[in-house]
Amino acid sequence: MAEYDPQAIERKWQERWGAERAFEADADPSKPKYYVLEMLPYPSGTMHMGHMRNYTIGDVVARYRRMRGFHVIHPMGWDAFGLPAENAAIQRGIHPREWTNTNIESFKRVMHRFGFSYDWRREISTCEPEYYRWNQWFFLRMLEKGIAYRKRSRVNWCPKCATVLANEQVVNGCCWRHEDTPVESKDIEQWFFRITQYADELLDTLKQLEDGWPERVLTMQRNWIGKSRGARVRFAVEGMAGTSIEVFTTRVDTIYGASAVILAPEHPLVDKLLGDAGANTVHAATLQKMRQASVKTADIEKAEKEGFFVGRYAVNPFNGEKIPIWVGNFVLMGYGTGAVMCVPAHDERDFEFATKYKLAIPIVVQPSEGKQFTPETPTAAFTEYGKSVNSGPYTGFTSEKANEIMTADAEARGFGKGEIIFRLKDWGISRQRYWGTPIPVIYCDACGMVAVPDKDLPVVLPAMAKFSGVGQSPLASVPEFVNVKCPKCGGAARRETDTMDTFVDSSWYFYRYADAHNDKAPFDPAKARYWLPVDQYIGGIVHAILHLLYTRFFCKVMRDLGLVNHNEPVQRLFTQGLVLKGGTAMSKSKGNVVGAEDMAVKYGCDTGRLYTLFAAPPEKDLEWSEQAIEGCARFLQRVHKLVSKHAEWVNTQRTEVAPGQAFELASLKEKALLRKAHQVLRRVTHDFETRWHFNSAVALLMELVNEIQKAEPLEEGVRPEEARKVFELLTLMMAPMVPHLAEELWEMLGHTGGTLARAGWPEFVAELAAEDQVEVVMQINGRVKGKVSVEAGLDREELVERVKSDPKIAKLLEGVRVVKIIAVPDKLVNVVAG
RNA sequence: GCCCGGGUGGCGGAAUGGCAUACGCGGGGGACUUAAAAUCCCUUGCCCUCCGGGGCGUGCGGGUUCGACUCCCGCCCCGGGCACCA
Repeated sequence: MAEYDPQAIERKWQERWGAERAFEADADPSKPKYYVLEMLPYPSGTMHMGHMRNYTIGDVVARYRRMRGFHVIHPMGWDAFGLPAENAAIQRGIHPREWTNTNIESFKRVMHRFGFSYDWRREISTCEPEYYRWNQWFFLRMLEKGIAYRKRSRVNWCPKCATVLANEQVVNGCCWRHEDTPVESKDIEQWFFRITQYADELLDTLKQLEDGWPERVLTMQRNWIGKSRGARVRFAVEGMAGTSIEVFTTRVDTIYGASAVILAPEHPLVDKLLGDAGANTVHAATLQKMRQASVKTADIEKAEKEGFFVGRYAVNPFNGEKIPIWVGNFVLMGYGTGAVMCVPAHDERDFEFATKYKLAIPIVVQPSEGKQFTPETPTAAFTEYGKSVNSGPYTGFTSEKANEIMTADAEARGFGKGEIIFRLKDWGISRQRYWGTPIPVIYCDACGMVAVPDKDLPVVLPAMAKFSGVGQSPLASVPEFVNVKCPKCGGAARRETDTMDTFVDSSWYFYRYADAHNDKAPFDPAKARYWLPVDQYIGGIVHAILHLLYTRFFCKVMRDLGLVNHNEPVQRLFTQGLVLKGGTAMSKSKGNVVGAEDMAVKYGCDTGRLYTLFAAPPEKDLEWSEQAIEGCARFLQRVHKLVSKHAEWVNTQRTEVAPGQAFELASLKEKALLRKAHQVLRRVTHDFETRWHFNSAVALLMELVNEIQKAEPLEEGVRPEEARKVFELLTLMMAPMVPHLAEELWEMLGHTGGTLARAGWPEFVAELAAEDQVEVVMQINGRVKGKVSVEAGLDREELVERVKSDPKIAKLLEGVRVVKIIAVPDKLVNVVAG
């Protein structure tokens, strides 16, 4: 009897799976497909148990689906472009490609070691020209459709680095590499994807995902898109003919309560309104400060509201009233029109501002019922809907009605109109970085901006020797790259030197998996039609907005290009919890990582897989515990021992039984074991199928093993062929979670020469699972007083009789006045006493 | 401030209207051993007990129900996300 040697077993089966191409599947319309996808990793440093948990969950699902007869696609690849590679180059002098490829090799080695059932033929790496040329291809298609465009835009700028910083690179308002250097804001030309063109649809089709995506992810996306229905209203500026200010409001019904118009500090009219004389210098410093402050939203978090009167008045178009024009730091240029009407009585921010600067607080809405809002010493704004008051001809209408009529009137009278605006902004994709996809555009002095023709793709990233991290786009310093002939006129021209945001890479990669080596197109639409959309996507909640929104946007663009025929790329999304150690998420920077490979060396990967599945349900965070792992290792040893001990007996002995006699002969012990096995099967199947509570599935398997061990010695009272059935059920149920050990047990049980990878999931047999005796609980007034064992399936009356006639129960019922009896067959009898 | 999660033994967690604490970890006791490790067995919510048993118990307070960890209302605490979005 061999000892459990996880290293040897795991190597053996990984080799076997490879030799049998066990996890490869090709499009075959005659078979039902299932696409299981884990978010592709950014290969940085070493793979830790946080990554591992994600892939384990995916692997269990993939293996389970295969056993259920699906044609499963389960691919893996690398999000290989990105900043860390470039930083490694700057700090350590290693080329980003070399650093990235080393990490990929390391990740891949560990993934193999964990036995994840990927179809490696489909592997992609986003930093390879074979992949990123299709980013460029998509860019060109979007350029043709006007979805890709260029405009000036504000960015974070470090004057010392002379480069653009991502929001994450701004620390306390300063550059992450120059902590004493405040970040400036700067307007530069940037490339954008017009995602706002799809804003309404991106919001709308979230409905189709309601059954498959976590509610909170849908909510986050809805909030991010931020659709807002309101009105745009024009206020004339008094004394400046032809100048007016447009405000956006969702509460045009409160316009009679406006006591000011407030502009964002960056609003283009501010300087004009201030004029070039005294006023400008008085407020110049304040204005400058406000404009600086608004670069990074986190910095203005709790900033106090500040503002100043610009010295001019606006005219309320509804009642002709003159109200002062102010500049306020809380008004955002990037939202709506960059100007608001200030209605202090009915908006909290306006209330705060008006209180500070002693502006009037006219009340124009009263609650429809209940206590009226009083003007003396108001302490808060009334922001709910109610009834209009003091609103001229609109007085008396409900807020809803007033909104409707006033919007229509504004439009009829020519100073406003109903409008829907979105919080979502266009996606800025330009990065002044080296390690990314070159943007395939050429600038010619004669022809202007010229798209690189398809035949010239890919625009290959040049090999670079030096990375200083200082200066503009690194590519600008490579003359061989920059200097190019204009594709139109053949004259001297320059290439675009910005690269694309890496979120572009990950927006469509799982379509490429369907046809990873196509060199004519990003993928063959026919193959995509078979495999996509993704049936089950698994990843971290961190990607709830950006990645998942961008990928939904790409799907719609691809649909409009005729490449795909569905509206949503991902049917079901599962967001797994973090792996914590010492209460915080494992991460290299925190220094609390448990390396996945170390884990596999110490305990074997099956133990590692089992632990991450058993320690918590997959959506919850999981605290790393070395002691609990030992428990999982012990369990697997116990199972190995149990099966190997009986393997010979089970394989060689046969009891001669005439057909049809089997059930008669079955001993109580046999029946009990098979019953337990099928009860476990029913619940494990349920856990796999609907709830994904792998932790309770593991617990059930442990129960089954405990039950078998209690029945030892099996040879007494159990026939070998019946024991085999129990062992086989156990093995098959373990297979998705601890596949290597399961294969080994399967082989011990006499199934030589194949693999479990395509074995069928066992069939549940209700008759075998059925109990013939059940414990029924006896309650008096809902309190448990005793238990009675009765035959299963008794109806209510029989059950009550049986329970009543139990001597112990009968005694308890003496002298009790019975009001009512509740009986639940096979469960309980509750006597309600008076 | 708003929006999600969540609160159950010493710990991770199970139970979605019907025996609260399955399964695992840890603890206690025992067997084996010269001894230890490993393994195996018993035990393990709290309180009272005349050792028969009895009472209390799922963050707190109320409600619905024959019966509530589970459903409803109101609070408290913890974690996460968003945060001047007009």
